Amino acid sequence: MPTQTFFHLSKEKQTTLLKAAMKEFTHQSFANASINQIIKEASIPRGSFYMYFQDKEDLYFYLLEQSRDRFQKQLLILIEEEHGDLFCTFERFFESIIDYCSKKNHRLFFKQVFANINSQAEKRLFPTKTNVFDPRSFYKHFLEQIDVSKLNIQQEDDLEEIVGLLFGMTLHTLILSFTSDKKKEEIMNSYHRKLILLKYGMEKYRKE
Amino acid sequence: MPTQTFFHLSKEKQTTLLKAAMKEFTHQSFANASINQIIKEASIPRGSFYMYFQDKEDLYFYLLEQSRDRFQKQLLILIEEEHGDLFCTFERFFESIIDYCSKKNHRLFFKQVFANINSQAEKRLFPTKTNVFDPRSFYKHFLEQIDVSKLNIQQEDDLEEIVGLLFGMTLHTLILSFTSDKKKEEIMNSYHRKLILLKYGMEKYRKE
DNA sequence: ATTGTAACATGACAACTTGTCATATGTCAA
DNA sequence: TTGACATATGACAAGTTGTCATGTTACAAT
Repeated sequence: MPTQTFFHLSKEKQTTLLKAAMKEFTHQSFANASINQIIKEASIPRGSFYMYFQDKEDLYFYLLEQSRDRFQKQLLILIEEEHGDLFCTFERFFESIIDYCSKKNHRLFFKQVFANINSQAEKRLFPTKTNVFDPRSFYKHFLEQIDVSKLNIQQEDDLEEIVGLLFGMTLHTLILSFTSDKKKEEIMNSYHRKLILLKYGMEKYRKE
Repeated sequence: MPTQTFFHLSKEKQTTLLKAAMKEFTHQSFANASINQIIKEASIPRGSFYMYFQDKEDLYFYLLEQSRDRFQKQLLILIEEEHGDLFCTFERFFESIIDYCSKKNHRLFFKQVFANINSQAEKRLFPTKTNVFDPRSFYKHFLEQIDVSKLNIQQEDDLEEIVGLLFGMTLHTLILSFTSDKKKEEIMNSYHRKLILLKYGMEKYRKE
């Protein structure tokens, strides 16, 4: 997280820095991104940068967490609108992510993000059971909204396994989509089929 | 891939370098690992390193690909032994990965690998449809061994979706396991339950 | 108004990186 | 013996990062 000092800055200065960071992370992978470049673009001295952020990672994760907050809010809205139906919720959730990440000023940034995402960054972008970076305990709240009656739950924490699988599959599909420049239609179709497979099972047994 | 020059080296020199690399990648994340450290440990001059490998990534991926080859061979053996049963195959496959990666001289290395794996590294470790790094076309061969008759296949390439989901879920479980230091028993149990969910579906419908 | 204290700003600096390249040294065939 | 080629090597340029001593504010207390 940024320091208090960063938040004491004028909103203008804050966004200048964040925009410079976005620009760098859009054109370079996280590993290749350079703090030098960011501070040059934002016209702030080197020492100041380290007054605001611990390091490059701190800044990067802060950017990711802003998207995560958005995704979390969206997810809570959708699960309510769908009256707890997990699959409808995820189908709409996925589309809203695709739309958000495909916005003109976001697309290349997220392409970089997804191309290089690791399990650390994943936690900043998607909430999971073991996510310490979730102050408002979104995850717990989300679980409570799920209509469990329709789900194949046999053990205590099968619900968490189910949700974990859905998040994992969702992220994996996102990564594949953004690294291979497919059309939205094609991506949505692939996601839908995966959801069907998860919902009804991979073993042949019944028709939809 | 290493250059021809590397393979012209004596086996002894080769392993000295690879062992030094393993050591460094065991104690540092990929990002923090230093070529300086590796060449110092292996006692080779800086210029020589660049005769053998393009860069740090080239060396790292070469190490990963050696494990991938092992995993691929194992998978082909298992699918044959299980007569094409995808779920039994994956259950045994997962256990064999866990055992291999948990070996005394591997464990910390793989812990680093899984903690920092991204979609690029994933492709070097696990074969997928879009994997260019698979000379012997393992993937195609594997697909042919699968007993499709038991699977819930509705569309042309549902099989690839299924296999993709299984690989994705397997890797995700590995990452979680190795980053949280759980016991093998606990890990296997969690994997088993996920497999059941994938097999029979997440929606309530029938008993096992 | 003056002083003191804490917060913030700044750029020079040390201590690392990495990849290249000119030069040296092998090796083997003609 | 002479090329021609593959390989070895370490000095080097160009970059990176995080720190820190020294300024400069701002603002409360006397």
